[in-house]
Amino acid sequence: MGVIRERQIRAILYCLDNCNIIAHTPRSALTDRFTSHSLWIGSWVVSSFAANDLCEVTDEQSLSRSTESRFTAFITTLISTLKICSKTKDLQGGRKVHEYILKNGLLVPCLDALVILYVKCGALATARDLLCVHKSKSVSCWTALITGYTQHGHGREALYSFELMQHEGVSPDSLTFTSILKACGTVKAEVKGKQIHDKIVQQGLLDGDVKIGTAIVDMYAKCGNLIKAQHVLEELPSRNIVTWSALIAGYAEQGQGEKALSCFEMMKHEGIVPNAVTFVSALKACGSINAAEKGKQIHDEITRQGLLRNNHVLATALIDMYAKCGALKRAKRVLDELPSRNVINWSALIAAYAQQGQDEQALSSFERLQDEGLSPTSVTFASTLKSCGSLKAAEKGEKIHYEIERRGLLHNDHILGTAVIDMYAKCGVLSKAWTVLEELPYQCVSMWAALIGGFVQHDKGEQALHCFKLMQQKGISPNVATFSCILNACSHLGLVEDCFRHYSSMRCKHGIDPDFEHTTCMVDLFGRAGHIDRAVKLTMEMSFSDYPILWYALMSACHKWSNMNIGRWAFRHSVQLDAQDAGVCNLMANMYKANGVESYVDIDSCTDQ
DNA sequence: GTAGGGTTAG
Repeated sequence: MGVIRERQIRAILYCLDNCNIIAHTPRSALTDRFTSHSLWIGSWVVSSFAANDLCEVTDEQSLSRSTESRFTAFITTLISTLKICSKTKDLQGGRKVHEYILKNGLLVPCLDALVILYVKCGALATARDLLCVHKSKSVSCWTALITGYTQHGHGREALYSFELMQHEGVSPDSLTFTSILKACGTVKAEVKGKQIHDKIVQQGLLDGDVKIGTAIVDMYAKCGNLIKAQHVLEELPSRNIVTWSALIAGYAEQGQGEKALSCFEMMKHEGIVPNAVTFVSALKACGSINAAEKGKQIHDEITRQGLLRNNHVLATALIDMYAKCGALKRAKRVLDELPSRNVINWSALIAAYAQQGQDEQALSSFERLQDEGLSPTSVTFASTLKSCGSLKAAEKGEKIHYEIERRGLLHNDHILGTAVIDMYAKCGVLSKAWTVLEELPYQCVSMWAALIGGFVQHDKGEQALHCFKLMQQKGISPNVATFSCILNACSHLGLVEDCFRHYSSMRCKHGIDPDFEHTTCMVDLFGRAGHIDRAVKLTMEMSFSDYPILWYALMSACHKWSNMNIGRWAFRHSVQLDAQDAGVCNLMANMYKANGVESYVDIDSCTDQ
């Protein structure tokens, strides 16, 4: 600690007695009077010393034994002050204490507490600079930094800090590994995760540490490698409900509902009783595979355990499960019966109404949540706008748009921006849709897709094509959705060659494989234009032969152009897919009739040919 | 300083 001036020591001791009173008072007693008590302590310490620095100090003395021990106690108090600042996320107060620490050369003993303070307050760059400049060897501080980066959604920074830490000669321990695995999961860095997994195994850290094993399972699950995740889980020396939940959540997230539910059963078979977290993932699995009955069973289990009383996450998962299974009345009932509702519960229901075309219900729910004193979020707005678009309720949509603007929500939210543009576009207020797009500080391909789609929907194909050009001039590459719109636009305008040019450019220029919808659009246009041979060629090339609509498009063309041979051929393919399809049979019958063919070939004889 | 969970646009 070195030699400290006696006057300063005396001041420190004076502070110490006072600070201790505050620092050791139970938090509950502090909250009312000192909402910002850490700041108060910080500024008090600083001002006391500022006053003291004005005093002229003439003599310097070595510290006596008792003074030294009291000094140590003071450092402890400073650290306590920093801890209070950390807990209350009082960055301003913490900075003042930091200033004081620097001014008095007390950094070394306080370094760890300072780093933690900056991590907790989200000032991660400052924390990292402190660690680097002072070449900290504290593995716990480095781990705290890595955790901080991960929690704030900066997985890459977490990985970088992990490298920096090792560069400083600090070896990671179990806690660091657990933390960095989480970072790998968030950025899907499976290769890095695998390296860490190997190191953990080499160091024998898996034995007796369920948390680190769970973190490995979760890492693979979040990276989408469920086979590996399940394999690791099966080989772990010990596992618990959290390990299983990580795996089930992974399967549910990937839309592998069956697998998720079979793991859910395997877990129960091991004698582990599911908890709220497991139920959330199991419900998500049910929603993804339309398993309403299984979902209902889980719902009953949840009710038996009384878990819905105080768990909004679980309630949302339940509402969403019923919604995804199309059981909107049940979803609504779950929401209505909750002891308390939050905005996410409501948003899940509104999203379901909007997606399933129950737009009036979506709008009335939007009103109801506000009547309950809740405030819509970007997610709520996005779904509500979708319903406004479907109802062509431009006035209502505009009101919501203004509210979004008022709250400044459009600046960094692509999804919400797209929803606003799409609402105006669907309502036919295309100039407004375009203005919104132009005024946004960033533009993305889905916003353009919404605008272009609007032009197509309102029979303004020329303008759609113009937008398509403009978008690419701005350096934005079209995607699958954009091409659907553009091909449709060309189709409506009867621009056969343009349409085929765009269709061909998908693969060769943009690396996008045309899907069945694009191909159907092209086949339909070729067919209507009388290019039956090109339509057939495309149908054969694209191996979409199991899509009835494609054959229907081809048959319609044959009907129009009285091409009985190809028509019969298409009909055979079509009935092989669905022998009961009345539309196809009628079309074929009409074709025969129109061409004066007396003997209508029935389905059975067709399939036999 | 350490492990698992919710709603959105095109």
